[in-house]
Amino acid sequence: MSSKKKDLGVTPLSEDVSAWYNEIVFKAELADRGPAKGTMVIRPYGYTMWEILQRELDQRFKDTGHVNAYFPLFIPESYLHREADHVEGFSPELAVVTHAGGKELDEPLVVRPTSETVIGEMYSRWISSYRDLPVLINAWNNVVRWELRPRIFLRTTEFLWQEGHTAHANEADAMAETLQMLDVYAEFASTVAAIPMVEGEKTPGERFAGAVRTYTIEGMMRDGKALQSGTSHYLGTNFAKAFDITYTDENNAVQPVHTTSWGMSTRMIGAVILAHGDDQGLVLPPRMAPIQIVIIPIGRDEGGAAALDKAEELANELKAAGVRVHVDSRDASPGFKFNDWELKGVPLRAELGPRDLEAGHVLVAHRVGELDDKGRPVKEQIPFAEFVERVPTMLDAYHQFLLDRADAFREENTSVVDEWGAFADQVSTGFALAFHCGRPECEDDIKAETSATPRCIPTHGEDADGTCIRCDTPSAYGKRIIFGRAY
RNA sequence: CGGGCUGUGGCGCAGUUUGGUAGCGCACUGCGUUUGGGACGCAGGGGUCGCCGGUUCAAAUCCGGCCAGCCCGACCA
Repeated sequence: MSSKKKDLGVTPLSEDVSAWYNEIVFKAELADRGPAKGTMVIRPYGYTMWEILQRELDQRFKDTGHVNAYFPLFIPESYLHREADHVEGFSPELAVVTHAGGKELDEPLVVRPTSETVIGEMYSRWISSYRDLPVLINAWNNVVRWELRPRIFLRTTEFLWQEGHTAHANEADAMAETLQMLDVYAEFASTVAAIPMVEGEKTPGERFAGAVRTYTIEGMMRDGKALQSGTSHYLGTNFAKAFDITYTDENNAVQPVHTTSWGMSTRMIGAVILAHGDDQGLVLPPRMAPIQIVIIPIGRDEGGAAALDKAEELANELKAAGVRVHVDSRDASPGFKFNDWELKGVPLRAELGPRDLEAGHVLVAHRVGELDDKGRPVKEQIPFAEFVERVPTMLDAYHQFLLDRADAFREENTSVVDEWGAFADQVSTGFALAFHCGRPECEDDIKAETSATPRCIPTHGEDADGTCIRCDTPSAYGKRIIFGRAY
């Protein structure tokens, strides 16, 4: 049994998170490795999650007044050099095209690692008056950053994302935009992905190359590590000055615009995998699940055929009610299918066999929930007449359950610490709330000793004063900041 | 890019020490029996042993180089 289970299953998450993550990505058919180093193929099951994320986020962008556009993949190399910090930050990971059309190019083209520079160039052409502001544009695209240590979804050489780029008349408007979009990300993560996020500002050492202030949402994964899941930057007038993006104000004075940029990527899929998964495989939050409920008809011959008919009838009604449902009519045993869909993280499973047909109900089990004395999910009998109406309610309740569970997990693994020894222990399993002096060298020292980094200065943290957890000099932030190991 | 480990049918592995005509489990194909927690029987198909070169009568096995993957660091959405 155990050896059989081992052959068929995956390395338990509780045993080895890295091995579990790699196996689950392949076995659940989310993605595969591409032939070139660091590239990934997103398979239909994984891509459907991306499509759902896109739809949900895009709606939120539109609701907050943004419009979509597309900017080019290739950027003249010189553009990157116009903003000093920006090049410095990105040049180590640029892919550069030097030859094309059978000859060497006059000027190399970089494959965009992000689009601040091309967009800056275009905004300088489009903006001339305060009447043109704000400009609120988002782009869905792919970017390339030459990563030394790729991991599917978490860090790939090419990844999909959206990058919002806005231009405003003054700092206050741009800052309001920056913080608004951070809230959009946090709300999305909680409402759709069932992941509670800590919102906060990055310390100077962790700031985006070229930004004045960088904000982040940080989620806690099942192993207590942090994952930066979305970022929003106030770029000040740095790019306005580098690309001459200016406007004439009401008093006929020429002013630089204040810009922002904000992004969420396919890494968010990795966050969903790592925030909810368990030893049996994926656990998908219902609002991101490609399949929200799978119906498994049981039995063969007449009984089986009748079960299949009824399953399809119920599935059609669920579809009409807006539920993503799948009927598994494969020629495989029920037990195999149960395990298969559990591996794939489908939130609800309905079983429907001759006995249920007779009794007029289906048996519904939750992917994560109460277990019976055999350690199997409790199955609830739901009469046919109530089924279609109850599924959406059950999905909502299950969403809430996963969110609460993730929230409780984060609470349990977050502690206030004021002593160095306790700090080192705490960051090995979760988040530490501690005072810090704010010096980048001290951050480096902490990282060298514990592999933990400052994740953020939490927006909702309480005001407090103290001395640095590492070097005892006064705290720089007026509150405790969050440290943790990160993906 | 540094340090460690690993490359053998789709997946997981044995075989490498001591060179001698490539094997197991799962998956796959066909037929039959099965179907309420990873079914069974019979019959099949599939591998230039990561790549290149060397030693040898003979290389998965020994030697050199390269490539890829994983883990730990540095970089990062």
